[in-house]
Amino acid sequence: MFNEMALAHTILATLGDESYSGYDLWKKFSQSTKCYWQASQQQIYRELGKLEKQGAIASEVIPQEGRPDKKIYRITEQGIAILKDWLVEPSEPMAIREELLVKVIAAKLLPNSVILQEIKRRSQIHSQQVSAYKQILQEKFPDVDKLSYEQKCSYLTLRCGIRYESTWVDWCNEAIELLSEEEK
Amino acid sequence: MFNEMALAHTILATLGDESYSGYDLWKKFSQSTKCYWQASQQQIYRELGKLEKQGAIASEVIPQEGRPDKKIYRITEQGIAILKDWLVEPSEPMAIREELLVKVIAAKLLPNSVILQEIKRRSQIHSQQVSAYKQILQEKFPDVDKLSYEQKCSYLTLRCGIRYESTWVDWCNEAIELLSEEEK
DNA sequence: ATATTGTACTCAATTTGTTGAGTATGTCAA
DNA sequence: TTGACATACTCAACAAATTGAGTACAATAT
Repeated sequence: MFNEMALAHTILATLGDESYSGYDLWKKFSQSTKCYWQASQQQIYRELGKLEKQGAIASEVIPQEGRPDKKIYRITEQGIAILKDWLVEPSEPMAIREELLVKVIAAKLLPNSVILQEIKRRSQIHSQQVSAYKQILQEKFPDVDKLSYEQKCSYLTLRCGIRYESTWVDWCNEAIELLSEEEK
Repeated sequence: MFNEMALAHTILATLGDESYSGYDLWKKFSQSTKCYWQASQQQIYRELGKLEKQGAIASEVIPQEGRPDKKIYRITEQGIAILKDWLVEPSEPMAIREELLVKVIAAKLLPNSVILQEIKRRSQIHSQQVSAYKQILQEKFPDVDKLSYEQKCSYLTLRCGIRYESTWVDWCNEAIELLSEEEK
């Protein structure tokens, strides 16, 4: 029944900490959740609709003046039970599908400068993401020695994001150095 | 016309080096291609069918005795043109969807040992993958100073895979250390 | 005065990815 | 000799993700 609903689990886990509207969830997904789960606005809204139908979350409409009404979602007991059931099952590593590396494999078809330029562009993107995550880390967790269990968990996901993005920057530098030797 | 056909591009890039049957492509995808693109057997066969219909690849049936016939695919001029057109366009970083980190966020719902066990299991998986990639690296590229441009590109994708998997091992160790402090 | 951005969502079409079954044969080990 | 594993594919159904459009109003910038 609840096999393969990974986005649903991510939403449930997020609502387990705090209640959010669909729009606020999307904003959170665009900032900190991003380092472990990316989802579009449309995906989030659709999943919220499904989860509410299933009874895993419940909503409350907050009328607002000047702005559209908000629908605030909270997790239900049933939702928590679904999360718990899922937690004890093993998870496989995410499937990697990285276009840049496919381009590296096909790079020989065009002048060297084409792939080099793209790798440099990507290096910048990842550098910026490292900075963004580091800033969130400092704001949310200024004192690493005084974290609650819950905070430690949240902290660790950010640490994973920083490691991931930093590794990309490092690889880009290695690639630029190795491929710059060519004149092609 | 050719927007969003990332698996197709990966297959074209692979056939750009050498011709393969669907089955051999799948085996290659399960070994070295894995570090930048994962695809199932079914996906590969379906995509090969589409690409042949489009004229991007062409096939030749090799009759075999004792075994089923093979269909060997090669890239066509049209396929190379598609690859070249795609190469000059920018690529965005892959979307991250990592279940383990979602579980870390929800970890507080269950005893600490549950998530710790899962992180340890994952650490092993990534360690093994590091070893597997390192072995391929040594076999295919024993002398890093004497690589052709094409080999350098292939080498770099493996280097990326090693970096990626190693980063996971490092993060797992950090997480285990931080979360082991709790008795919960 | 007009354009852009932000808030807060919905709907539909298409592509992509997953799951499971089915066909057919050969080798190797318990 | 039975069962597992490897070769070499096809078909169908479903779930997930992407893309693009549309609704509606407010605040802010040019």
